[in-house]
Amino acid sequence: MAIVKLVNSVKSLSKPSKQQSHRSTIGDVAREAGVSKTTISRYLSGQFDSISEQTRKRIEQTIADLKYRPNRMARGLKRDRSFSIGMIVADITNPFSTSILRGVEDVCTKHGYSLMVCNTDNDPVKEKEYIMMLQAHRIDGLIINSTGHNNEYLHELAEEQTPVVLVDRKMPELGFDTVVTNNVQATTEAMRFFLQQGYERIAFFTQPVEKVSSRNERSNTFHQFLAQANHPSITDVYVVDFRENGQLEQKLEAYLSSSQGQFRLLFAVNGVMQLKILNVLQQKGLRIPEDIAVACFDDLDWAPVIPPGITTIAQPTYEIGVNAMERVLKRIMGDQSPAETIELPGKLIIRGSTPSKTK
Amino acid sequence: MAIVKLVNSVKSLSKPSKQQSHRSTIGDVAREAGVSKTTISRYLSGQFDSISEQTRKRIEQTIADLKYRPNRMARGLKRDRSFSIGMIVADITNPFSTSILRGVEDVCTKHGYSLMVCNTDNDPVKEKEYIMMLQAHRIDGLIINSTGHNNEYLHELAEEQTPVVLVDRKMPELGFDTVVTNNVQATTEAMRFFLQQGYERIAFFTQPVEKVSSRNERSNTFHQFLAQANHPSITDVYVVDFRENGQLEQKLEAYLSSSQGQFRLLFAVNGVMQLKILNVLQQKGLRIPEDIAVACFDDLDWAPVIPPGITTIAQPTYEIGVNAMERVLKRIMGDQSPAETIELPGKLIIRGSTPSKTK
DNA sequence: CCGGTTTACGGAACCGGTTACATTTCCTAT
DNA sequence: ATAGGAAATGTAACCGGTTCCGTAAACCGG
Repeated sequence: MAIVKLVNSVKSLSKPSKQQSHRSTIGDVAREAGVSKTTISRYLSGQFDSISEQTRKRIEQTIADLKYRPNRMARGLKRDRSFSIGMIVADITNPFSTSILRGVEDVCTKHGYSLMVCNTDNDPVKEKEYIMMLQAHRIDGLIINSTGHNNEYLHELAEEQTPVVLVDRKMPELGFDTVVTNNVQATTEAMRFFLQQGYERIAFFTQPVEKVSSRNERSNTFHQFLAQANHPSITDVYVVDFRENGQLEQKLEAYLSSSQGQFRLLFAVNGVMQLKILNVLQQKGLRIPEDIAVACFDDLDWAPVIPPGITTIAQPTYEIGVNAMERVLKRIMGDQSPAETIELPGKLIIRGSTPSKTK
Repeated sequence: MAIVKLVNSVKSLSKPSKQQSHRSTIGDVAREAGVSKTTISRYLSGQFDSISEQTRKRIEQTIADLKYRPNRMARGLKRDRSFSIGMIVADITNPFSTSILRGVEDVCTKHGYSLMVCNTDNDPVKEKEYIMMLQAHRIDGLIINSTGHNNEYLHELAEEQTPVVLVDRKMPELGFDTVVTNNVQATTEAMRFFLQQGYERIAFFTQPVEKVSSRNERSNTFHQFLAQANHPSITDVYVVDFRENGQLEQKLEAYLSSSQGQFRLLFAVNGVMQLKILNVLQQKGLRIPEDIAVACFDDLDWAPVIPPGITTIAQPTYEIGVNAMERVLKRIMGDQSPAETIELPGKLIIRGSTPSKTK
């Protein structure tokens, strides 16, 4: 294993001047209230039954007077818990991520935890650094949407009894709790609907699958479904890497020209893909749904607004966040039961972009 | 001042079982490497010039062997700095916020800081609690998109020498560094363009202004501009509170019916407003731009995709984030210069939704 | 009235780093 | 050979909480 050079990267080691305006400490409060630090500490952790009524009031008043705020670092150091949770997402600007984040955050707050958010841009190197940084902060739990390239470090965290919960992307080999959309169910439901509507040529557009289980499950189900359905059309799966310029245009063109005259539908693996596809279709002057139907995963705010309304599969993102954080809490509380994978159902939302053939 | 009851809210005070798998400490490393803690500490803070070559190598090896991760809480406690920054946003699911967040995050990471993210839903009570929580964590700086109702607590932070930087919303009375879009310039530029295109009746739709300076500046500029331009139309400003059901429909109807036959444009204060407006217009069967033109602040991913392409004002969100965080860093480094307000220009992006009359 | 229990609180060590202030080692010039 | 200074490293206190353990006082039933 490579030697990780562990030198603190805060550049400002020089001398950040913070002219101590003396923040009050537990000692100050104790002195002022005429009791010992122990008693204040007991008050702070809610052990009121061993504090007399009048002492309690005096402490309360003193704390208010001194504007005392207990130092979480000191507390955390002694208790070996930081009261904060780490969250690593692949792309913070993606509404999918933020909606999960919101779920996580709500549960965190309700239980007195803070949240450290890290954005990796799907870069395994950044991811590694973030994992190490969060480890250094002694986070009490980690929720991660992983690139899949840092199993070694995630494992290290787990060995230190820090609960790790995966969201959106499964990694069965690691044995972590996992919360995802039920991609098989959601894809199946959508496909059943599409066939029922009479589509003859359905194409699935996805980013490179890599280690992203959601993409994998969706395109696999798509494949299998069309095979099982004994569907006459080719089971078109197009993989588009946005880092390669013009790839989307090429692949779309390939599909469009080979499907001339058929009743066709473009199924996008997620909202990002859908928007890019719509952009190209528009440039080509193709009308939706007259010339081609579309549908995608992710029910984002623009879906009902883009005419004629885009059919989508709504993912239970907020609930994924809530569930993930609740798993973390259970683990923090000492639950040692075997890791579970929770699959929450996706919901098909039918709009004008996928009319039936008879219509 | 009310007595703030300061009792730790982490419910799990019971006994979270964390069977110490003995994470290694600086002491372990010191013993293993055959030197003192001091030397390790020096290594960790990059003071290599006072460590011999061979000792350094031995330390490096030992750290790798023991998978040692310095505890930031311990370090932070002694140094009275946490190496983390707090960020409070009004709505984390709004792409405007996440784009700023991304800018902040990039700068944080580059300088070895971690980021604690809090989402207030514009609720002053949640905001207050978050400020106190971040204070308890001894954040080294705060970036906030404030509701404007917790000046007392922000001030308290500032008194403790914790730098506070406002984004998006100005609050001049507080004397904090502030980074915003230049709303006057952006609005002026857009209005100039609209009038040039020949619009006869322009309406501005905004959420309640309250203490949100960006909304205030935009609607004020709108007002003044039409007055100065000696524009014949009424200077329509419609305030819509989404918490009141059906208000948007009513106000839109009022505008639409009173502007029949005029060459008209709907100008939305932000992307959220724009989407809701488009939704209603669509339900009414109004075509863009034939029946009505639209434009808005925020150049979100759907703007080029919604036909015929929505004209927008792109806000320099990422740059706001970067600038805000750089201000924080400067202050951390001891810069005591007077607070500045940085106004970054918005950029008008013209698309099909705002054609000229002659066309 | 007394032993035992409960209630209310305090002393001091400890968590894992940092740092002011030695101390030791080693080199160099005289 | 040695004083003197630089280079390399160590000692121990300290940061602000928590917690184990101890104790004084109040209470209580027999």
